[in-house]
Amino acid sequence: MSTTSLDVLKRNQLSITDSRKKILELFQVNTGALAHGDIEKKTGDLFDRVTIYRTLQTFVDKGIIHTIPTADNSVLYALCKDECTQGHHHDNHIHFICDNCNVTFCLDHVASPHITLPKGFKEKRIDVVVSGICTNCN
Amino acid sequence: MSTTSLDVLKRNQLSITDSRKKILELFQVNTGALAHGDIEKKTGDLFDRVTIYRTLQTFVDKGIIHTIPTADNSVLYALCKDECTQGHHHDNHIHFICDNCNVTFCLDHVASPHITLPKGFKEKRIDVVVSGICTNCN
DNA sequence: ATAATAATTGCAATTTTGTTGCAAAAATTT
DNA sequence: AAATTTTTGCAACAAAATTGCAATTATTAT
Repeated sequence: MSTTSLDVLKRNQLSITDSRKKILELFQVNTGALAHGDIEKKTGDLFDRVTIYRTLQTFVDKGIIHTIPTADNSVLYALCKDECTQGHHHDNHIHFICDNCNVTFCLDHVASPHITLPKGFKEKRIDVVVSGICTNCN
Repeated sequence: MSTTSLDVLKRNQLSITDSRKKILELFQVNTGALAHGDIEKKTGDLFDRVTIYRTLQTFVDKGIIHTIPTADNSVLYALCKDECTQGHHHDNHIHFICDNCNVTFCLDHVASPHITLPKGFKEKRIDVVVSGICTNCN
C-alpha cells in the first residue's frame, strides 16, 4: 500500500487541497505526535488557524490520525496505522511522553495490555499513556 | 479514618471555607469524576469561576483529588484514595469512561498493568483510560 | 476544456477556558 | 476582640476553540 500524502487523501475520498497535503506530510515526516500549535508554527501563515482545526478534525473522523490523551491535557495528534478505517480506530498501541524533551512516541510494537474489568463493564477502547524519560534523553 | 468534608480539610491543614466544603462534598456525593464545568453548573453562582479553579488546584496539590487524562482532552478530577499525600499521588488505578452516560469511574480495585517498554525508556507514571459501556448502562 | 456544482478556505465575530493582580472579605491566630 | 494571614471576587487579560458566511478552490458533468 502506497503512503504518499496524495494516496492517503484519495483513499479516504478527500478533496486534494494544499492544507491537507501539507499537514498530512508533517505527520509523515515527524516521528512524534503533533499538537495544533506545532502545526501552526511549522506552517507559518500558510493556512488559517481555523483551517488547521478543521483539517485535523477531518483526519480524525477519517481515521487518518488519532488523538492522544495526555496527563497535562494538551491535545496531541498522531498518524494511525494503515488498518484504521473511518469511524473505527485500531490504534492498539501505547503512547510514551518524555518528561524531558516533551516528545510523544507511539510505541507501535508495545501492545495495549489486557485488562480485566469488574462485572458489567464492557471495554471498547483503551488508552495507555506512559510518561518518563525517553531513549534520546537517557 | 473519618471522611466528612470538614475532616478532610482539617487533615490537610486547609482553612475551612464554604467553597472548599461544598466542592469537596460534590466529589464525595458523586460516584464519578467531575470537570470544572460540572462543578460550575452544580454550584450555580455560589462561587466565582476563579475560586473553583483555585480550589481544584489546591485539592490536587494536597493530594485530595487527582486529574484524569481523557481522549477528548477535557480535564477531569476525582477523589484520591486515602493513601495519597501532599505532592505524592498514588492513584495507581485505572479509569473507565462510559460512552453512554459519560460518567467516569475510578476503578480502584483494578491496578495499572505492568508494561515492558523498549530499551532506553524509563517509566515514571502510567495512565490507563478504558472507555466503553458501564454497569449502569448495560 | 469549460461550465456547473460541490466542497473547502479565510475572515470576523464570538465563545469557552484558564490566568493574574489586587482590594475586600473571611478565617485563623494571638 | 484585635491582629494577622488566607481566601475570595472582581476586572482585565490571554489563549484556545467554534461558528456563520462570503470568496475561493476542487471536483464533476457536459
